[in-house]
Amino acid sequence: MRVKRDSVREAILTSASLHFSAEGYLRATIGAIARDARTAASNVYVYFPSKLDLALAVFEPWLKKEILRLERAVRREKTAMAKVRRLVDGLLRRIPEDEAGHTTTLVQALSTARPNDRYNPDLLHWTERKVAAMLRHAVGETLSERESDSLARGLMLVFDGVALRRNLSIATVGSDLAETMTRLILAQAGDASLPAAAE
Amino acid sequence: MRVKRDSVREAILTSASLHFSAEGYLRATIGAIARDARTAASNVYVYFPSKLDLALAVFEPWLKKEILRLERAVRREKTAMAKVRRLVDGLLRRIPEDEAGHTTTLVQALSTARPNDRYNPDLLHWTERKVAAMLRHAVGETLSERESDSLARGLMLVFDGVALRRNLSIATVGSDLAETMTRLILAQAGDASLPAAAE
DNA sequence: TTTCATAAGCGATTGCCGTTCGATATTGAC
DNA sequence: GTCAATATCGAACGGCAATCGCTTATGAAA
Repeated sequence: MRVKRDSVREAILTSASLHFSAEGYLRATIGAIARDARTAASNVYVYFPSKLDLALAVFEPWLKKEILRLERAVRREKTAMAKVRRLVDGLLRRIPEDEAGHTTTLVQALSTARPNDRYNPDLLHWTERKVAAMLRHAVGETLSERESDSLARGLMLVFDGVALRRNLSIATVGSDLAETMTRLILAQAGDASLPAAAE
Repeated sequence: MRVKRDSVREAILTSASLHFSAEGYLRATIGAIARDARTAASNVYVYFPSKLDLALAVFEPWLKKEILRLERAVRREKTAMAKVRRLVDGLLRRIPEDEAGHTTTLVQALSTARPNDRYNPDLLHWTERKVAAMLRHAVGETLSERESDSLARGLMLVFDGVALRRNLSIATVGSDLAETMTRLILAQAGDASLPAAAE
């Protein structure tokens, strides 16, 4: 019997990634994605059950790569404050503002999803755990496990908010926001070495 | 000459509000909204230039009413902690979780908006100013104007994140989140009377 | 009261796009 | 070499926002 060729699947993913990051989930069309993958629109559905599944197949590896890259960057910083600042800056400014990234894809895809699409939150939880671990690595023992989990969940919610705003071309004044969040986290961690904020 | 009748406009807004809150922006159709408003789909466009404009015309008065109601509730609380807790609880749990509310409308409508739709951020800024004022009212002088503005912006981003999650039927564990945020804000305000979090 | 320009109202149509269908061509297994 | 499974593809479907042209109601001017 005939068999699915990986090369076709790869071509579709590559084309989809380009279209989604350039045009967003909604304006990108299956027709255009298929054309650039040198196949027919209907054939895309042999490899992916729906446009939403295709988008998630593009988004997931992208986000994981970005988070792992961020993890390495945080580890390279020396002080607790520098680590936290790098974490927040990556999560709330660098990753969402990446022109070739997929935060817009995510927001558009998920907000058009219907309840029966049953988006599974594994990726979200994986990311939250990673962020919580980075927080603990950064500030050490002064942060309880439960506190770091709460902070990580809060940070991910802010990330979602930033992503949504970005979709509206509403600037979030990224570096200022990152600075505020860094101070909040360090204050929560009870870090007394925090310099007085230069207001 | 013939004149637009306010009653028709009102009927369309009422019908749209019901459909949007029950089905969300995307699944609600102009046809169904028009039918329940006893008019033709094409006639809706005499009163509102697009589906997005209609949604914003529904959303804006709803949000303003909710924020003003929240402001009164915060004012009624006695202590700084109670005020902050009430503010955060309203913003991150009660308003987004309101079944008859429009947070889902907002997220879906805005994430499908295109750049040329030029969403104007007046409503967002009005809300941020209100939240900042509530924060200053709650904790008093210990919070500089710039700090309260930053915190308000952060809170609104979390609100957007919560709204996005709600659209995915991902529970945000609202009360737990609200408690975390309350502690963060009070810690930032340098409130030493904050009881040790029961971890 | 009559006339008339204007705009509300509406059924039909358009255009777009995700998805499905039916037919055909290709490939791996026996 | 034969056959069955299935990748591939053009055509068609269905849903929906938005537009078009025509009809009709209405307020103002005469």
